[in-house]
Amino acid sequence: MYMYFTSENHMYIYVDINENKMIKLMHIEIVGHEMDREEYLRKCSNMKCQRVQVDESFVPALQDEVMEVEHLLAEPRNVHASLDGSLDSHTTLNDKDDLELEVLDGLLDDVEIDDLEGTGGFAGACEEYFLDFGFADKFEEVLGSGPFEGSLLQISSSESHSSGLSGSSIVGGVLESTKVPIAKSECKNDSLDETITYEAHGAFRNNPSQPSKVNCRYNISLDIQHLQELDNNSHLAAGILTCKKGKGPVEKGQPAVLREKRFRKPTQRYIEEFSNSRSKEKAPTAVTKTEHLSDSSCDVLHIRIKALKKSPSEKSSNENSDVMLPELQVRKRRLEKEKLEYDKELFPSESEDECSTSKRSRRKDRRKHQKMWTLPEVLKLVEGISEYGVGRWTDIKRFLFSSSSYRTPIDLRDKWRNLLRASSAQKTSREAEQNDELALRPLPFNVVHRVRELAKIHPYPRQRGSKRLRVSQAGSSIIAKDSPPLSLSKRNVRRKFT
DNA sequence: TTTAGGG
DNA sequence: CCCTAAA
Repeated sequence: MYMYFTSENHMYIYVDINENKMIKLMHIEIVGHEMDREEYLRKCSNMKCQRVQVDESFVPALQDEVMEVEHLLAEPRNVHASLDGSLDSHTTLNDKDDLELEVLDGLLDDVEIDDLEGTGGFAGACEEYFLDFGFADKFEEVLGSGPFEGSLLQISSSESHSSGLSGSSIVGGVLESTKVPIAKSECKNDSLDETITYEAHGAFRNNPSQPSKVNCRYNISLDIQHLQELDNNSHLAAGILTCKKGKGPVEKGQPAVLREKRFRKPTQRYIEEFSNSRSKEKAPTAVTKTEHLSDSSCDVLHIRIKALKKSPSEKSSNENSDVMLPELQVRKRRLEKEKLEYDKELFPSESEDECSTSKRSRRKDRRKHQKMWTLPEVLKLVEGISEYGVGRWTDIKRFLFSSSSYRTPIDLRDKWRNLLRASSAQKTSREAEQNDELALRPLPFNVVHRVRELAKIHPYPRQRGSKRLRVSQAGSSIIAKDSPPLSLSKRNVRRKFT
């Protein structure tokens, strides 16, 4: 069961492990979208504390903002770390989670927030509210280290009590908790007797006296990346929380360990796949999540909270939602688009002249599962090539495939490339294989023939350079249907002839 | 921004 | 189909 909590600029997501313990999953401070503050507060007023079922959709205070976060929290077990340093010892990271973590990384990677100016007002309330839950005592120590310049990350920290730092002690100062080793695991179900060590690096500045700026947007970005990058980035204020699975308690931070695994940014493809799968299957049930929570096998988990300053000059007027998590927004749109295209594909009409999808939309929402080329499409492509020539992919796309939202010019080119290969392959092996090929993929011979001819007229760029001479000398006489030299040349070219 | 090339 | 370098 999860708890969604928000107040003013802060949004907290907690999960309660048992009756009297809660773990903070995430804390997001929303600073200054340029929404009218009154309105914003009013919106939040009703959302003081909400308890939601896991398998239910969160009820966000601000739809634009929180809804986006919901996606990230669809698998909250990945993010058992709160930005203010509270730790979750029940982190579970199996392989799948690991991947998802990467995705999360990608999703959050660019969520950069501007100045982190404190609205310390909530901090007190937060402490007061959650003090009894006992998650704070997970911190055994909070050590300070060199301050990060420009770090304005404000943490409303409830852990300060356990760490011996009173809330007031960090007010107006800079608090860096560099290492927070935690050797104990509260997971009762941990049959593996593994100990989880947490490590938190971070620089916090708590300055409630400063008024929050309206130009700022969000104070938090999660970034799961290499620890070392943290050092290289001077202007990021970061809290790094590392959860490592190990045999024994680790007394203090081991940088080497942190480098064991590097969370690279997920590829675009993976993001899309992730989003797709997410859309298909809704959030797991509460039971599932609980199980995961109780499982404490966790890999290396880096959560870096970086706060990057942005120039307030950026217009954020009416794009509050877009600001929040751009990737998610994009993903939303993409999903919608894909759905449309999906419907479209149910009717394999090659003359898909329908809604002239806007160019901007068609670009991003490419389908991960490749859409098979239909014969008419191939014909159209061949037609276009014969018309505009090889290489004018955009033109072909514009004039012949304008209605196909998929099929980017690159796709056309790729298809042509494949056609060339196919045609040459068919030609070399002749009839015998041709039949087989026909069985495999019905590429009529006449099409092959056309491709072949086109290949002669409009040679593929690569080929002309190296092998053209060869072709001309050998096959110049015959430009008829069978021109092995041509195909040979092509294939040679494709063989990376250098 | 588009294309070529490689994966 | 994806990604990237080069134009």
